[in-house]
Amino acid sequence: MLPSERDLSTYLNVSRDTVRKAVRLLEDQGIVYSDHGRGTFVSPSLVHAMSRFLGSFSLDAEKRGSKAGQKILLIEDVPASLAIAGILEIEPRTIVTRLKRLRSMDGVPIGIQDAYLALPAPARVTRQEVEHYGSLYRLIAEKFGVIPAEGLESIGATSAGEEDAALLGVGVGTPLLICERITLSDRRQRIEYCEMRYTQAYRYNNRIDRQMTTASFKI
Amino acid sequence: MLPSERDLSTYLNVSRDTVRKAVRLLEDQGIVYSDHGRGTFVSPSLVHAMSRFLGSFSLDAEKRGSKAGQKILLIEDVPASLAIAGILEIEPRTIVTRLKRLRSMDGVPIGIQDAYLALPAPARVTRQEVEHYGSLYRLIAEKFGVIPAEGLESIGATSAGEEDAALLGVGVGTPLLICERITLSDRRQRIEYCEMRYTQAYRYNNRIDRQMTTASFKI
DNA sequence: AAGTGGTCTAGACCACCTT
DNA sequence: AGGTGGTCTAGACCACTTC
Repeated sequence: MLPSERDLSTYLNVSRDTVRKAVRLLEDQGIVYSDHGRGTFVSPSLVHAMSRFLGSFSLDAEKRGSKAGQKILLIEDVPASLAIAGILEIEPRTIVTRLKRLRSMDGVPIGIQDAYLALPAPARVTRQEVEHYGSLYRLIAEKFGVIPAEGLESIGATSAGEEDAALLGVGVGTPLLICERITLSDRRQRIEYCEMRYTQAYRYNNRIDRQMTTASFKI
Repeated sequence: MLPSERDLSTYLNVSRDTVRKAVRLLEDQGIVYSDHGRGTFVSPSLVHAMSRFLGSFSLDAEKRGSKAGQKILLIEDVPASLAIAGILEIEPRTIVTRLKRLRSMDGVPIGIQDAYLALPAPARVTRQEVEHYGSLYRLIAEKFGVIPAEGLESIGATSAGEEDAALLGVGVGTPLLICERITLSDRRQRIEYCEMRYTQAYRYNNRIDRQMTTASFKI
């Protein structure tokens, strides 16, 4: 159990409300939880381990204790198709950057990421930059100040086509985890559409909470 | 754009801090977002639509505009195996309820849910109750006061075995989405382990945010 | 300069839990 | 009864954005 909010506020010479805000941040990350009338306690470690946030493949790998790798299969500026333009809410034929990568963990091929980037012109990423930064999100954050803020994902199962199978070293028709993601920047611009296909060796870990508002007290 | 926090606080005769807390609740649900110095705005509707919370299959179906169905394949009280006992953090051979269901949307078989329930003794659920309530979570909340609060999920791809294939009406070896979940109650007890396998017709929609603490300003 | 959200304060009272 | 978290207040100042 943590010291009470009143105690912490005394020790730290801040107001109780400030302590509460800090505790809420820890709670959001699954590090602690508070029980009305009882106190605030450290969460079971599994809860924090399962927390998932919008971050890079590399950061996720690090959290699992693995080393992330990437091989750029393709990087090119292309005019957006109708489908891509619709998803990214841009005019068709606007130039977008397509970045297709083979991702690995500890040297084992684990998935294919096929991304379409719609950065505010004239921002462009190059092969050298992507290779240098390792993380696409870190690159566009540091170079262009575009901060990925939210990801909208659709997750399901699919089967490996010929190209996927060859790249991932599995048989054609093997089950894959497919995740499509639209990434929003902190300015709520749609900056990326990414389609990812992972082998059965890869798992998404996810923590979901109950919706807390009274209006949604439906189960 | 919403009225400013100061305006709302005047109109509603509450303090600005109270308004802010309400806005944070809406923001958590992806209904609005706030930009420092600019204002608070209604989110793109896709953001709210992709919000995912711990809820029942039936509620999720409702959100998609579909009707959820269930067929109970098996319900029985069994002593927990070592594996199940380990996951649920109970003594091996403690009696748990196994509940295996075929779930459908709009009459189409969509997935198999295989759950192991460890409710505080002597709580037990029966076939009649599960059929009557439709939702397992609602049943245990209303009947026993056990509130599902958090779900820890591991999501990946797998292939259909013979039994799955027959129940779901797909071929053996067809890709399925597999989701394992440990459900924690509001008292942080592990109350359920559930393994779910869904056809390619089913997708998880998920919204993930960026981790906001300064310490994790890594991308 | 004016308006916005972000942070912080010092205090009050309520609701819940444990003893 | 006493301790805990949950909610609310009225005000202050800071940081950011737009005009």
